[in-house]
Amino acid sequence: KFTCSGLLNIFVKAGKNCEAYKLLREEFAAICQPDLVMYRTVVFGFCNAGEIKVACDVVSDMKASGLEPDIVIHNLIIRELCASGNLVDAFAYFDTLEVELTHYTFNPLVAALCKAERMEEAFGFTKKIVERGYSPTLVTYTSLLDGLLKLGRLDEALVLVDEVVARGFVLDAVTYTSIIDGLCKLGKVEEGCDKFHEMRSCGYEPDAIAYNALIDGLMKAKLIPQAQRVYRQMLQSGCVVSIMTCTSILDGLCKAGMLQEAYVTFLAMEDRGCISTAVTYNVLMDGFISKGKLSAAVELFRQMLDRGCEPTLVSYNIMIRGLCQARKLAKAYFYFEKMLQRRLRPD
RNA sequence: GUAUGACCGGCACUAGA
Repeated sequence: KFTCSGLLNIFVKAGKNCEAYKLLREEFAAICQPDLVMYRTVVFGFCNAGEIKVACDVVSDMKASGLEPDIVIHNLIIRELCASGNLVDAFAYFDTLEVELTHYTFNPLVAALCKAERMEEAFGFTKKIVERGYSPTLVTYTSLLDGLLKLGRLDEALVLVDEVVARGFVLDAVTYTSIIDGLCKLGKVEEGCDKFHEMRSCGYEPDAIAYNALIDGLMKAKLIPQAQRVYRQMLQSGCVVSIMTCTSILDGLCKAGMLQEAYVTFLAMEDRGCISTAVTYNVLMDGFISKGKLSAAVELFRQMLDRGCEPTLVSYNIMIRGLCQARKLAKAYFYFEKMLQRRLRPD
């Protein structure tokens, strides 16, 4: 059993889900009884690969062979249904469960409702969970809090934080980061900074995500020297500067009209081995286009393709807008067709 | 070994008004 599940693990970790599944069905059935651990491994693989349909097939398969999926397997399926935006199926699946739930069962559902901006349903569902005798966790509350903040419902968010604390929870680094990000995005960067300091005084060393949230906020508020100071702290603290941090900084520079600085920073960033994503290119292309430098944007678009970086829907939106504004309709139409060829749906 | 592990929440880009 240990050998078999270990082997499956290796296959799954290597991204060879189908091979793992085949092994489980065709070989292991004869050698050892396929057990929950083995099915869990395979379902985990398919879910992580976004192959929710296959994952569900595996679950039906194990049921057919007389093995009941356990709650971890249900949790994996629900998580993946939520992640793929399939809330209807996620709740339908949830409704079929007749076993004891864990917080991994309901938290992804709450989070998905919040992400879909369906806050009233998120609160309603949480209430139902409580009525069934389960207790929300800090994760549940952080999802709700984050949803409220992203909708600009700051007052309700602050009330919720008080409630959470009153219930005896100690805010953790993720909750703090959500609050910092929310405040910054609502234009309350000052208060975001305060929360950042509060977080530290509570003994949490900010991680890369917390730093990014604050730096992004400062850059959007065009508080560039402050952003630089925080960035230096980030480096000192040994955080890994991700492409997201770089992109936030580039975007801030572009939107502050500092195109030249942005481009120099971009080059320095690439020199350091930072790999640009489509968002990075989008930020620069939009910056150039907003300054009327269409040809530079076209050049960046080309460079993005050359580097094997797939343009996204936003990339095309940016280029099409730029070309239309420059009255280059034929070229705009050319990009539009390329976009369709990539099976991107115009929004 | 009423242990342990696996599954949950936070960060970057585009239009119009």
